[in-house]
Amino acid sequence: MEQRSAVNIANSLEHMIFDGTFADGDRLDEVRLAEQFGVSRTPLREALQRLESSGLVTLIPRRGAFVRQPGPLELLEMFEVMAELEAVCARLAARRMSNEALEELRHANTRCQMAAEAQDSDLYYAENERFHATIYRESGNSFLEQESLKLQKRLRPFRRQQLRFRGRMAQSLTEHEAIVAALTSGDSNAAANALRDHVTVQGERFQSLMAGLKAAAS
Amino acid sequence: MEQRSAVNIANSLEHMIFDGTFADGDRLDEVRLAEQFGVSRTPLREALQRLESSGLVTLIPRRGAFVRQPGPLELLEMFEVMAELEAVCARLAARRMSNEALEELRHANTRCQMAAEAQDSDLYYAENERFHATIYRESGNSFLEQESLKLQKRLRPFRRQQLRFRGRMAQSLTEHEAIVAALTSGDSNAAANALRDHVTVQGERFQSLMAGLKAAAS
DNA sequence: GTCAATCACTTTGTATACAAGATATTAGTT
DNA sequence: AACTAATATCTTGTATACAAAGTGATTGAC
Repeated sequence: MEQRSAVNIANSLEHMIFDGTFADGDRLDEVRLAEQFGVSRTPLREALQRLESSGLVTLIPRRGAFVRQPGPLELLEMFEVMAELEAVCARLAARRMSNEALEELRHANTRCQMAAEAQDSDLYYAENERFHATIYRESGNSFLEQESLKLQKRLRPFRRQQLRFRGRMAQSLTEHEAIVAALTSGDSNAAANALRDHVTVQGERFQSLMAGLKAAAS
Repeated sequence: MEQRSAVNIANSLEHMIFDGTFADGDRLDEVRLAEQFGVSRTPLREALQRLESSGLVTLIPRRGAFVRQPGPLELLEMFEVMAELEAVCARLAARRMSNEALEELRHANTRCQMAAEAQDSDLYYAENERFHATIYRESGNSFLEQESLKLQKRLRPFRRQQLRFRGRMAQSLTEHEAIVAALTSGDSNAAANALRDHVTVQGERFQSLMAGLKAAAS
C-alpha cells in the first residue's frame, strides 16, 4: 500500500470502500490511515473531503469520517435513476447515432456474446459496461455521458453479483439485441423503453436478493 | 468576509464563482484567499478539493486551482439533462403523488402567479424553484430528488436571467398549469412531456441569448 | 452500589514550517 | 538584438506542531 499524493489516496480509499474493506458506519481513522499510506494527515484529510462530496463518506465535525454505504432503499432508488438515465441516453442516441457507432455497438455485443458462451461472467461484465458506455457516448451529450458513467461506477459493486444468477447472461444478451434493433430502426421510444427495462430488471433482481438476505438474517 | 471552517469556505467560494466574482479560467490563489478569509492555507485547500469534485474548479497538480465555468455547449447539455431529469421526476410523481402534495403544488403555483402579477422576477424565481422542488420530492425517489436539486442549483445563475425576457413569466405560468393538470389526472407521459418542454424552452432561450452575444461580439 | 462530575487521554481542526517543482528574470553568448 | 541557460522567486504539496473539542475512565458522593 505504497501510494503518494492526495488524489491517489482518494481513489484508493474509494476502491477500498467499494470492495468492502470498510463496512457501513466504519470510522476512518486519520492517523491510522495516514501511516498505512505512508503520508501525513494533511493529504489524507484532503482525500476525505473529496470522498465526502462524492457521497461515499459522511464528515461529522469534530467526530470524524464515517463510510456511508447506500442501504437497500437508496440502492433501489439509484437503480431507478440509472434506468431512467440510460433510457434518456437511448432516446437521444436513437436519433443521433451514426452508422459507424451502430457497428461498434454490435461489435461490443458480439464480445458480450463470446463472453457469455465462455461462461466468463467477469469478462461479460466488462464488455457489458463497454456496450452501455457506447450508448452513453452516442447520446451526443458529454455531460449526460459523464453523469451516467459516474452512476455506473457507483453501482458497479452491486451490479456485478447479479450476473452469477443462472441464465442472467443469456437473458441480458437477448435484451441487448432488442436495444440494438430499436437503435438501428431509430425508434427512440422503443430504445428508451428497452434500455429502461433492461436496467430495471437488475434493480428487481437486486431487490429479491436483498429480500432473501433479509429473510435469511432473521 | 469573516468566515471560518473549511466547509463554510467552500460554500462561500461556490457563491463567489456563481455570482461572477471569478471569471472562467481565473486562478484561485491560495495565500491570497486564505488571508481574505482570515484562515491558513490548510482549510482553504480542503475547500478547493471539495470544489473540484463538484466540478466548479479544475485542480492542476503543482499549478493551482482554476475556476471552470461551463461554456455554451456544456450549458446546453446541462439544460438538456435537467429537462430529462425533471421529466423523469414528473413521470414518477404522476403515479405516486398524494392529494395533499398536489394541493401544495397548486399553492406553490399560486405564489408564482402572485409574483408574476407583481412583476417581481426575483420572487417569481424563488417560488418557481419551490414549485419544481416539490415535483422532485414527489417523485418518491430521494436520490433523484437530490440529483435534481444539485443540477438546479448549478444552473441557477444561468436560469435566472431568462425571466427578464418580456412575457416569459406569463408563459411559464401557463406551462405550470399544464403540468399541474397532467399530474392531477395522473397521466405520467403527459406530465413528463409537459415538464420536459417547460425546461427545454429555457435551454432554447439560453441558446438564442448566447447566439445573440456571439453575433454582437464578432 | 450506582450515578455524577472531574480529569486524563484521544482525536479533530488549524497554523506554521519546510521541501520540491514551476515560473520569471537576468545574464551571457551567438 | 535575440535566444538560451542559469538562478532567484514564488507557489504548491506535505509534514509537524499546537489548540480545542470530545470521549472515556476514575473517583467521590449519595
